[in-house]
Amino acid sequence: MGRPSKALLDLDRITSTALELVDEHGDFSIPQIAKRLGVQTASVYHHVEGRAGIIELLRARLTADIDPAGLELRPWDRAMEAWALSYRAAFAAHPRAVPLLMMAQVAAPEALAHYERAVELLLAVGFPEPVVMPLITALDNLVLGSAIDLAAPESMWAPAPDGSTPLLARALDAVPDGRRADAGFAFALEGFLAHARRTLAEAG
Amino acid sequence: MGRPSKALLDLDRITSTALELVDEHGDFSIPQIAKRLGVQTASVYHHVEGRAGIIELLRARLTADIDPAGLELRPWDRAMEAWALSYRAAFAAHPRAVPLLMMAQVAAPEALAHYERAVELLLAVGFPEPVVMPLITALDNLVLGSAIDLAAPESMWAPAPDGSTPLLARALDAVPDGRRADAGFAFALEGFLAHARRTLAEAG
DNA sequence: ACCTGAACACCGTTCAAGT
DNA sequence: ACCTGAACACCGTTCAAGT
Repeated sequence: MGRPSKALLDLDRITSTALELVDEHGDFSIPQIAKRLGVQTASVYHHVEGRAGIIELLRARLTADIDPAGLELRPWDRAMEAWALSYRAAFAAHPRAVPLLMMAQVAAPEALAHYERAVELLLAVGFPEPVVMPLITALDNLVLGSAIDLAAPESMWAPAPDGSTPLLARALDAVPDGRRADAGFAFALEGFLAHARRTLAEAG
Repeated sequence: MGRPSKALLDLDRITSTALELVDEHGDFSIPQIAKRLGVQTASVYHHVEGRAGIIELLRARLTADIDPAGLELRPWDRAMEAWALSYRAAFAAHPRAVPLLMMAQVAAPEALAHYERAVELLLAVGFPEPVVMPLITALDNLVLGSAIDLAAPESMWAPAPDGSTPLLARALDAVPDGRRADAGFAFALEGFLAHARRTLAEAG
């Protein structure tokens, strides 16, 4: 066949197909992508830096939905809260992609820009420099930990069927189905923000 | 050859070899395990439920190091803190195994027993039932998020080499090398515990 | 530049055949 | 019960050959 007059593939369609496969099956493969796009496996390699490259495309696609306006809100704690919520929501839209992104090393300058902005905000508000990275790291951990939780099957938290965990079973029943993950994140986020406010007050 | 008079393989050696490979390369394969143990790939399947089974063995090996005595400490917040620290330390010993465990569904009754104990503790101390799972979820997210951070290369946090993130670069320099992850976890944990204490006081 | 077809090394898993 | 050898379907990746 040789080169077609109009390209059969492009990054956008490759990314979308990969994301479809991940949403459906929790994983993707390059042959599967090629098959869905009616093309040979090798063709995909003309557009993308292998499997790792496709994972970076998925990361870019997901993180594009993080709202940069969140970090511009005032006061600073509202900004941090909005950022964390938007960050988490972006992952929540495609929970099964999360483990894939975790496995691979980050190579996205866009992500670093977010962090630079966050550092600037916290310094401007008066946080001592040595506190800034631990604080951002803590928030990041919280969001990522919660994202993993979204990806995990709810049944991971199912009480043992043999009835050996009765209290866990009751505690799970006490929180509306599907709300546990959100409520857990909300609790952790509130705790984080309150602690950050306290830290700033003591430093200021 | 047929069956040897003494078994060449056992679960312990399979688990240890898998863990070695993960520590060295961030992943394992069954052929690699077989090769290190001087045995055919197919032999491994006589001992283990495939790759997923080996991942569960890794999970059991790591979580065996979580100290159950932590949850027996008093007061309750010291118990939760000790549990979280021990839980995280178990993962920190083999950070590259963390993403592997995240990918797979948990099938370990031992883990559930920990959670049952935690629920019991929080209820006994007076937390309202609907708060218990969000609280435990929050702590779990925190530990897992931090564990992922340990697995990630420190270079993930390296500032852009083009100097586009000067504040991030300075903030990173302000925290001792290799201490960022620990300090972030400590911050989040303190925030969580303080918020939990406040929640209990308001409920009680 | 972009697609095909064929190739390579690797993987997970199964199974009949041996002791 | 436990190991071997061979097989199967799948994977990621490369490359010469075509237009």
